[in-house]
Amino acid sequence: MPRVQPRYKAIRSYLEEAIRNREFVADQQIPTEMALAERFGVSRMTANKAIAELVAEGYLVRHQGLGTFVAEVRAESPLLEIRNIADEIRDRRHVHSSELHRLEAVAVDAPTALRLGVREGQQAFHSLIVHRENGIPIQLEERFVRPEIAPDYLQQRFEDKTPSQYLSELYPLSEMEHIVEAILPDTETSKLLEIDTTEPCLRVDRRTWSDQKLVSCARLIHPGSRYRLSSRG
Amino acid sequence: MPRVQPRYKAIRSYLEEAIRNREFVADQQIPTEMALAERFGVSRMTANKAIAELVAEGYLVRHQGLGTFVAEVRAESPLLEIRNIADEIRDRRHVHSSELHRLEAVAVDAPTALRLGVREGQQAFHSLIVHRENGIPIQLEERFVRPEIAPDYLQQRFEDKTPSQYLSELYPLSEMEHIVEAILPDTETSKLLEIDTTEPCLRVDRRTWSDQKLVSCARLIHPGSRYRLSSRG
DNA sequence: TTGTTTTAAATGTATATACAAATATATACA
DNA sequence: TGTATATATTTGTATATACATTTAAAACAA
Repeated sequence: MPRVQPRYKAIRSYLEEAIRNREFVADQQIPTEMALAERFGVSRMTANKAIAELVAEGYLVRHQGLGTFVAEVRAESPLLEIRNIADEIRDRRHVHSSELHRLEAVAVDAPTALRLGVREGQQAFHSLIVHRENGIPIQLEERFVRPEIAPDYLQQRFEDKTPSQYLSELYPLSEMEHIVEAILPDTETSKLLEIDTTEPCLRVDRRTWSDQKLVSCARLIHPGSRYRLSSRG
Repeated sequence: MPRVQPRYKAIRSYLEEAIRNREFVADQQIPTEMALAERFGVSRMTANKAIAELVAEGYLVRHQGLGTFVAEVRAESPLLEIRNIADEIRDRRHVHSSELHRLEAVAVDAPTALRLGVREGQQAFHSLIVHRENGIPIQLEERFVRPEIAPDYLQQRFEDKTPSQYLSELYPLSEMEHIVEAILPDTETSKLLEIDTTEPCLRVDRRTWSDQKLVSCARLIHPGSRYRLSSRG
């Protein structure tokens, strides 16, 4: 009978699973090659192969003499380095502040339902936040989350933790999608961002997944004059 | 005496070099594990390790029973899937056409010099092309190239081959940088793209490198109503 | 000619082994 | 106490080997 799955893949899956489930958290040491080899009844080189793949994909880092550790941030998005607006601002040594304008359960409309993978009219949690850099609005973040994903979403205050941070602590993100367009803001948006309705904006529609599961949809709107996306890779 | 470099790395470097130099071109089979092992006087598993790394990084693909081949497009840019505007349009089963508005040698101004890594006032080749999808302008491509990179640049007609295609045939691209902003077009741009000056546009500044060497700078402007960038990874 | 079977070639997986190199800890010594 | 030194642990590199699996081509049969 042919083996259904190579042995190293079983080990790989076990490690992936454990990282996803936060059994192993960032910077934590995972079992040594020898330990894994013994536990799974394979040779050291087989365990090595499983680990090597995860290292190549950026999930793990290894230090000779020390061990193997869960990677810090998961270098997952060389795509658009929007990551966390709060961190990004702090990296520039500027002050981040935010106002929570809305936080509620809503019945989703048709386009949102499609993006969120639910049926039209179903309930979803909705948040609307303006992020400021040194007091100046630079991002309007509108987000939809499926209730079963984050039941306590509406109880958050999102003051020192952005929705993005909150969700990524619940679900390590494994995939993301970005759609970028240039738009003119509608009246409400221009008011919230304190810009003119003739000022072009970048609109980024971002969806994030954790282990095949859609975590949330966000629409991020940035004034063109105050923001740009960059990537290098 | 300690070995300066692991043996598998020597093999890896050899393969990388050969791919960069177009000794092995896309889809071409590279030497088998056994052949590499013999040539470098190592065991098959050592050759395997070199190949496995390049496969993990997307430079090579392997097919059991067949061999190892240079990867199609180099999955290098999971960042922004702008790739080739002509291919992109054809993938949508639409008609691509383009007009060459300018093709000349110019003395670069200060900001361009900075981006291109030359001194202000030095000569560079400059092209300005409008790309159309089914007759409608969707991209204004302005490009600067250092003369020593592509001495025959000004002799091209860029009819069935875009500058991007032309350059990527000369230099396999190894890295790229994107900066995306939302802008309002100036008068010349709006005229060329046949849009109103109040229509927001995506401006993508893209620089590409081949083996550490800057190949070209391009500024791509898309009407916001007719284009969007997307990425998933 | 057409279809089937065999064979060779190439990668895929797995083991057992060996020694090197880096690191932290324990130990011995001054 | 502080400083070398030895030791154990862990990863890094490398080999030789074995058999499985996939594919294409060659040989064969109808």
